[in-house]
Amino acid sequence: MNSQHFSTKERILGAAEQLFARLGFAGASLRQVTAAANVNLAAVNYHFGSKENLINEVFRRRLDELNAHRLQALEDALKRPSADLEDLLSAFIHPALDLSLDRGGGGAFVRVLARAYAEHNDALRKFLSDNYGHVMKRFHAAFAQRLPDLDKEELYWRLDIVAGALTYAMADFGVIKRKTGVTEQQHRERSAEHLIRFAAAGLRAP
Amino acid sequence: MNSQHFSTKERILGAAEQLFARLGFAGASLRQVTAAANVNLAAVNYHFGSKENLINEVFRRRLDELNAHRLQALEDALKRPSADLEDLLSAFIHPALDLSLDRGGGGAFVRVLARAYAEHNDALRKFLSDNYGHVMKRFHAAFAQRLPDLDKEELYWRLDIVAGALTYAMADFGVIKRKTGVTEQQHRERSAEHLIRFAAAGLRAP
DNA sequence: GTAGCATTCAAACGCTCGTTTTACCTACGA
DNA sequence: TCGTAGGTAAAACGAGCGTTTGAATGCTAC
Repeated sequence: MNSQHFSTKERILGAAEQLFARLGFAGASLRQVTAAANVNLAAVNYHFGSKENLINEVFRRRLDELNAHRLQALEDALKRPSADLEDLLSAFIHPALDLSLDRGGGGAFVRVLARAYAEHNDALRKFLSDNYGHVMKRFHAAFAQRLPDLDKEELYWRLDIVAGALTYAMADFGVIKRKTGVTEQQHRERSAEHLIRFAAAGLRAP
Repeated sequence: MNSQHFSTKERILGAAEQLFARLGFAGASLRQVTAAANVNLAAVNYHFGSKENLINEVFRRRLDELNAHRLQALEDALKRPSADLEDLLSAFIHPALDLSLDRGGGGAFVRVLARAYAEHNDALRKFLSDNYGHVMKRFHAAFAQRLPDLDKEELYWRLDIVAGALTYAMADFGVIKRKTGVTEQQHRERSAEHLIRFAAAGLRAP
């Protein structure tokens, strides 16, 4: 028996996340999803109404958690008066890192998220903006305070670059392969360290 | 009549590029492609054999040109003994920028390329690696010479981050919207300038 | 025990998919 | 002028798609 102790809805969400990451939203069929989840084909439309809505629910489940973790990490960082750029970047990056290492498919979700960016779908963008917008604003304010010489627009550009590099790195788009003897976790942590160092220097650029 | 002065093959490639960018490889059907190209449905299988091979040809057409331009720009930069990090980054980034501004659909291609990364498809990756590998090696060597204190692996990580940020920026994934009164070309040029400044500082990070 | 509800199930709906087939057109060399 | 090869055309192929249906099942409250 395969994960029979999870509810039908949860098993569908998990299987959908895996298959959307691997095959894309259009490429993964509901028959594949329901077979992987070990549920009946009709269960998707019964519980979620449509494939389109299933996609939204796959996002909601993870983004709510990611947003909360990022805001909490930012708050924790800001409590310490010594908090520097690297600490802020860490608050932004490490929750995504943790998610990508999460048992139960978070690793697939970061790839789904990268696909969502690639989709360029307006409805999906609005959904992401609604869920992410206020978080980005909070981070922007914190960065702005620590980079007083940077004008507002310049900072927007640079944070956008950071978000791009992070998306790319977390989704494992890059060419760098994990070496044998290095665990997935170690590989991603190193990736995060490099990213933080690089991004901090980039943000401080004259 | 719609672009009837181009050959059937060229019209198919152009229409496929646009639709793959907008809808993805799985999401765009051959019926949509052939309708947009104003050719018969069977023409794709006649001229390209299969949808899979059509996808490869869409890449080949642009990548051959992009690779040549990047190598030429690198060679030009290396001729000048004063060439610095920014010049190397420019040699890497500006050919992609030019492509994205190319009349006749290059702007769609950079989004197709970003989708290819998101696809995580092994066959496609090998295809891209075969076509890109030697170019990346040349750039790596040039960067290594100008960053003698950086060890080889560290440089790989950082160039991977640059490639990610570039892919993300060129495909217009970001949240920054073009302002009214700023042309598409100006917007992308600014994007490239910010990217170069950011990346140069990131590469020089201690 | 049984009524009532939520869930699961097999089957089918109409539709679109990539691909193939077969006939037709058109130009050019013999 | 005819034969032939390269290209285009409409139509059909079987398979798979998202979704819907209606019956069968399990569970809870009376």
